[in-house]
Amino acid sequence: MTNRVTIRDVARYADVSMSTVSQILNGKANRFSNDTRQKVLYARDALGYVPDFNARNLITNSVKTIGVIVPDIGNPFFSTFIKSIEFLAMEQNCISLILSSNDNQELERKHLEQLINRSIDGIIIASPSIGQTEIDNQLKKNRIPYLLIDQNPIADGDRVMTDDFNGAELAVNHLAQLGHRKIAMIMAKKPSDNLKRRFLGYKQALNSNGLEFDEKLVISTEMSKIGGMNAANKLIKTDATAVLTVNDEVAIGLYHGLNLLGKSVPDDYSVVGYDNIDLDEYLAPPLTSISQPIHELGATVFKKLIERIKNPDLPQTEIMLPVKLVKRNSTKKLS
Amino acid sequence: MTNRVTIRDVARYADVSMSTVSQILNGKANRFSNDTRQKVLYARDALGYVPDFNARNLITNSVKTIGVIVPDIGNPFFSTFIKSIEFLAMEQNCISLILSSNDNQELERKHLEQLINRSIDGIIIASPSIGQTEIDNQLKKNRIPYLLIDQNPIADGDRVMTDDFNGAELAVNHLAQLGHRKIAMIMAKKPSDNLKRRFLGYKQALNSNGLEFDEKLVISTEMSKIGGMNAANKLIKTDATAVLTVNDEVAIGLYHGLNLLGKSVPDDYSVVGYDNIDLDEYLAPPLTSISQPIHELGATVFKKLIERIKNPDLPQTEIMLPVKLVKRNSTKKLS
DNA sequence: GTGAAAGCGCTAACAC
DNA sequence: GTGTTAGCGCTTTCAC
Repeated sequence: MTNRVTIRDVARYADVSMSTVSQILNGKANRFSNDTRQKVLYARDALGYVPDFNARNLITNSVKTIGVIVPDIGNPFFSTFIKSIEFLAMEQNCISLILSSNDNQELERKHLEQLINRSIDGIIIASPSIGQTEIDNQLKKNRIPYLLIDQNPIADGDRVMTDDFNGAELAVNHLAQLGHRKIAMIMAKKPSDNLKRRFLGYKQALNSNGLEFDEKLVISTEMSKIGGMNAANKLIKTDATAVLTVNDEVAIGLYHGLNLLGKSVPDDYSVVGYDNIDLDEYLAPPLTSISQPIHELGATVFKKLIERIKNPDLPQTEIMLPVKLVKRNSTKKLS
Repeated sequence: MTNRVTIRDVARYADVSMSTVSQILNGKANRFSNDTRQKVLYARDALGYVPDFNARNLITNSVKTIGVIVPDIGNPFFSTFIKSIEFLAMEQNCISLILSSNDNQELERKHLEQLINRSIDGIIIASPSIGQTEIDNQLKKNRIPYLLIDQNPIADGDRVMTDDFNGAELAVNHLAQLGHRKIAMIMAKKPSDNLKRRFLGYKQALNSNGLEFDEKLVISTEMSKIGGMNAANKLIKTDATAVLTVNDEVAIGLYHGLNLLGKSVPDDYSVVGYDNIDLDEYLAPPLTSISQPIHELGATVFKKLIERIKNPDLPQTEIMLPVKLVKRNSTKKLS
């Protein structure tokens, strides 16, 4: 590493004091004579001076760093979420560190630790595998503000959620209106809190549509394309004619699995997904899905976290965002 | 913000000097008596002390920060790439700032600027829209090490690439072996350097297979699902029986477009994609594609950048990684 | 208008 | 074994 250009170099070059340089370069230029200003600016450019971030922030502590832990950056839902956060962070002159835990709890603990070592100012946890223990041991102990989405049923801390209960209801209502009476749900094997809410909504909607809940129509599987594919085998052994999947990724796997078994969507099975990812439109057939207000989610989460960082004593909040049904061609009237 | 616990607080609490605390907490604990060690550790825990990152790094400058600019974090190719980089960065005790430019040049310039303001130690540019001007004005001027992948034909700087030329050749050879003689290529409207190499490989392979290059079989479109969908309309107006798409995302759009037009893959058209993303296996039919060694790419890129940061005077390097064809069911013998 | 001096929180060299 | 001292590069009073 060649020795960096420091403010001292600029000062010497412009033949002024360090504090003059600092002030001119930090919005207090109007105090100075035009002449000095020119000299300093010129020196800065000639030397290619860039202030040292650590030194500056040590004093001002003006640039906040926030961490974002998601289960999988490869999931379109989360990559979109991250884009929102990143955009806002940039705007607010704030660094966002994105970490993808890949559903690896070990890695996640390490991530958390590293973030704390970097004295992070706040953290957004969108990953369900961080539990109360980690939060107590790592975050609360170090008094690091945090915010949960899609989380295990942890009571402490701010939360921003989308209305999973209603999402599932909307899906089931839609299928019931199409005449389906045997509606299956493909659930996650280890559901996080938000997924459990989807399940509850599913049950509730069956009930309100006068349909009976049938345990055999609930298929548990991994939250992945492979999981969805495997679920197809189980689905065809039931008398279901329609199915709600826990998310779109699982639906993609399910499509493939049904295909392999010679079954057709929507002729043999009506399918509703959850997340309304980009890709839905391009599937064959385009997938009907539940849409979460993902940009609004990002914006709300970010805003709330910043509030919490600024004022740690605020009362806890819990925000619920609405969802909606996006109809495409994966569902069909039962004939 | 409540006042932070500093090393001074810990020292006072443990009734030792600041430097004792610092040393014990920084791997030099064995110099000290067991007693002191205990006191310090206890004080740290009691007070919940976390060292200030800026202050520490101001001195040691041990934690490097690297930026990664990708065109679109939502593209599975890049999200996988990022996962590799992130993993390595974590291991090396290095912060990685991920930025997605969303093909927005304005945003990209802003990103670059912000990264420089944060005195980044090095930057990985995986986005083709950063041009020579930005590199000269922003990076070179500030002597920031950088590394290019998938880049415009910028001669300066280290580069790590995959063998795009050969990738396209493999695809065309495969199609030619299946008896296709009219092989189209769906190209990007504004191709970056790597995409141009794919195109060259396509032409070369046509030639070596004794096929004639036909301009009408080259369809330019946007690098997106929508772009692929639009390309379908143009494709059916040609006499092509097979097609190589510039990447998998475009292939996904093409599938959908052909579907809409009542055409079938592979019966009407054999399709080969490029990137071998996760999803390929789940498409109907599963997509044959060219696989880039993406984790190796990430690892090589990261390693090279670190080398460059440590030693700015190293000669420039250019590394080419091999690719391979992954056969699935989107191609078929021409009958 | 400008500069001197103090100090942000920490580490590292060197005493003792 | 432990503490003293001297900064890292910067900003910010406050005096002139």
